[in-house]
Amino acid sequence: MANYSSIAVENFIKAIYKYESRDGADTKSGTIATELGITHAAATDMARKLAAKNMVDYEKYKELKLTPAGKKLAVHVVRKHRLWETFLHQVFGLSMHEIHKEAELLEHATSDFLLDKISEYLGNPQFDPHGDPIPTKEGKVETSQASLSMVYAELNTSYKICRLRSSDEEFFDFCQANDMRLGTALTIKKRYPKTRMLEAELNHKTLLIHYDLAQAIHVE
Amino acid sequence: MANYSSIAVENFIKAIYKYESRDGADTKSGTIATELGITHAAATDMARKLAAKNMVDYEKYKELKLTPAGKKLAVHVVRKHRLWETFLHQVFGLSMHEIHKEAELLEHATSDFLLDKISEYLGNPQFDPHGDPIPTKEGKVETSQASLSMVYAELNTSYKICRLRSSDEEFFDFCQANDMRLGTALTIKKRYPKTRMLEAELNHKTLLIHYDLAQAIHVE
DNA sequence: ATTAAAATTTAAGTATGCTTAAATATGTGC
DNA sequence: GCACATATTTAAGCATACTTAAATTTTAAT
Repeated sequence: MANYSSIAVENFIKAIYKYESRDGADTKSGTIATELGITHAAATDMARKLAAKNMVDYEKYKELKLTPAGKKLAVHVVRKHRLWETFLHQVFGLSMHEIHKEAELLEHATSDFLLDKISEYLGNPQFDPHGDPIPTKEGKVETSQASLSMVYAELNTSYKICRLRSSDEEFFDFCQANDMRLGTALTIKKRYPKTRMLEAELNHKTLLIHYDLAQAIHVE
Repeated sequence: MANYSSIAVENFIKAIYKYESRDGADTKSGTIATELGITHAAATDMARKLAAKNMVDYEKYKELKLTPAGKKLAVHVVRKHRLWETFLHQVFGLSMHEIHKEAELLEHATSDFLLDKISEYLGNPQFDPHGDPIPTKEGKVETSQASLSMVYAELNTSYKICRLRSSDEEFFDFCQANDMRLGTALTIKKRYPKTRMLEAELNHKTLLIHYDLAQAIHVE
C-alpha cells in the first residue's frame, strides 16, 4: 500500500523537513500545526498516523523526526517545489513573491515523469530562484553551501548574498529597490540589538535593516 | 461559500459536461459513475450534493443536467485541461498519449492567474493538440466546427481530419505510422457494417479501419 | 400487460483530515 | 520543589468522498 501520499501528508512531511533543517527551531507538533495552519489536535493525529506508516518517528510530547522513508518523500516534494519555482520564474517570468504559492499547488500534481521533463527543460538546475538547492532525482541535497542568515554573520566581513528566503512581495520590493540579488556583495558594519536592526553596506550604500527582514537574507 | 471546488467535484462536473455534448450518450448517474470509476451509489450521492449547491439539476432516475453555474465551472476546468495539454505538447514535447494523464492532474492545481500566463505564453491558442477547441477566458467555446466522426461521415466525400480524440498510445502509433494528423485529407470509400470496418483513402494509401478506432477520428 | 433484468437509490459503514473542548503532561519562575 | 502557565494529547464530532449490500424503480422482452 501507500505508494501514493495525499496532499495533506506531503505537506505535513515537508513541514517537518523544513523545521528539522532550521536551527533554533523545533519539530514539535505545535510548530508543525502552526506552520500548516491546522490545530494542534490535528497535528497530533497526523503524527500518529504517519508513525503507523513508518514515515515519522513519534513519541508523545517529543519532537517529530522523519524516518528515512519520510525524508525521502520530503526531499522529493521539495524537488518538485523548487523545480516548479524555477520554471515559473524563468519561463513565465513570475516574480519572486508569486512563485511560491503556485508551486505549492503544482508540487502535488506532478508525476515523476513530468518532473524529469521540467528538470531537463531547465538544464537540470542546481539552485532555485531563492538560491535554495534543488535536490537531485536520486534525492541528494547540496549541503556544502555554508549559508548563514545576515543576522548571525560576522561584522566587517565581505559576504555575498546566496539566498533570499521569502515569498513576501514587500520583501522583494525592498530587494529590488536596493539592488539586492543573489551574488550581491555586502558587509555588515554594525548591530543594534535593542532595536533589532543592523547596518549593512552594499552597492556603495548604507542600509539599516531590521532583523525580521535580515533573517531571510543568507550570505556566505 | 464555495468559491472553491474539490477535485472530486471538478471531475464530476467535467464528466457531465463531456457526456452532455456527446450525441448517442446519456448523462445518467451510472454513465458518470463508470466514467469516473466510482460506484453508482457514490455518483447518486454526489449528484444530490451538487444539486443542493445549484451546480446540477437532478431528479431521481433522470439524467443529470448542468446548471449555468455548473456549466461555467465545467468549461473553466476544460480550459485548464486543454491549455495544459497544449503546453505539455509544445513546450516539453510530450506525445499525444502522454498529455492527457498529466493535464488531468495539473488542471486541479492551477490558479486563474497562472492559467492566464500559460495562455499568453502559448499565444492564446484556440485549439489543443487533439483539435478540440480551448474555451476562452470568458467561457466561450468554439462550436462552429461541424466536426463529425469518420464513422458517420459520407462516402466519397473529400474530408480533412480535424480531431484526434484519444489518449491511447496505440491509437497514436497507428496515426503516426499512417501519417494521419490534423489537416490530413481523406475520403471514405466503403463501409463493412457487419465487421464494423471502413475503407478510407489517404496519403495515396487505402486503409481498413475498425469503427472502434475510427470513432476517435473526426473530420470536416 | 407482466415480469424479469438492469439501473438507480437508499442505508449503513469506512477512511481521511479536519474541528472544538476537556484532560493531561511539560517546563519555567520563584 | 511547587504551582501555574503553556503545550500536547485525548475524546467526541463533522464533512467529504467513497464503499458494500439491500431495496426500489425503470426498462425492455415476451
